[in-house]
Amino acid sequence: MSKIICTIPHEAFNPEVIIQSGQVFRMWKHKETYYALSGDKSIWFQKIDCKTWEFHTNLNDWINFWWDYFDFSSDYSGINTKIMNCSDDFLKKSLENSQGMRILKQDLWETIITFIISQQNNIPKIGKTISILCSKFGTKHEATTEMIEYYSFPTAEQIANLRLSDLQNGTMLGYRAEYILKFAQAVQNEEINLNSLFSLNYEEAMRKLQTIKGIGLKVSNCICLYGLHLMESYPIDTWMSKIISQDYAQFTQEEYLFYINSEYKSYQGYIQQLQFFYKRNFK
DNA sequence: TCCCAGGTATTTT
DNA sequence: AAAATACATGGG
Repeated sequence: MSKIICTIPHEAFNPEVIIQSGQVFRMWKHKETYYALSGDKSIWFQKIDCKTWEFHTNLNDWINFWWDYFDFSSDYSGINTKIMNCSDDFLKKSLENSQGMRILKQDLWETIITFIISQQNNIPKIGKTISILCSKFGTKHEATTEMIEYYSFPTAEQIANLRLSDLQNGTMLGYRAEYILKFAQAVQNEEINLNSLFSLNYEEAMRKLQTIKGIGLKVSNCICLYGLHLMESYPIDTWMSKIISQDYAQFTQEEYLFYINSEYKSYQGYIQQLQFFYKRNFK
């Protein structure tokens, strides 16, 4: 366990916004402390003053995982300036209300399972379902003086060796249990190599992910964005559809996508996150 | 009781 | 090829 002190401009990192943005389901705030879990890793952190944060985690994990998880190598100020100077009022308002948004790079396996669960589901129930999965099938990490008790996300092996009924009963997974079991078995049998996905570009990754049963256009976009950090992903769910029809009524969906893809090339995923957060929390 | 949810697979036109 | 429908489950 190490304490890592970081200087971060207040407008560049706001975990409360990130937590409420629908991209992550294992980050939360309790009193003045934030916690995040991803795969089998854990971290807690606090804001010390307006630009100072203290992160508490294993130093090796910090260097090899959490730094990228928080996308701290990226500077969002350039794209933010572009948005503030654009003539798209909905997008500007989105940014004004989501200062400190970042696109996380989460554990890939966990991201895939998480967004298979997300289909035809609501956000509170997605979080509950994941929490149940972790406590039923994950590995328990006892509380220490430095970290609270937590459960790791169940590995592919931990899920692949379950009966379908065990995975379905009392988990709220519903019909998605079958997708998850099949996928876990494919990973365990090495029919699918998750690490190989990191070498693919957006189109290749989308194609590959959609060969998995239970993963279609929207879920594969979420996996590309939150697990592979392919920022040109632009997941369109019910909320984003609402935005396009209500707040960009002058465009057809095709025209709208052309506008986003040309004007905000390689930042589409970030744009989507700002819009999604604003629509869900303010409008 | 019916309706919906960060959709997808399958069946039917 | 496009359009309807089934799918589990809990919450409003």
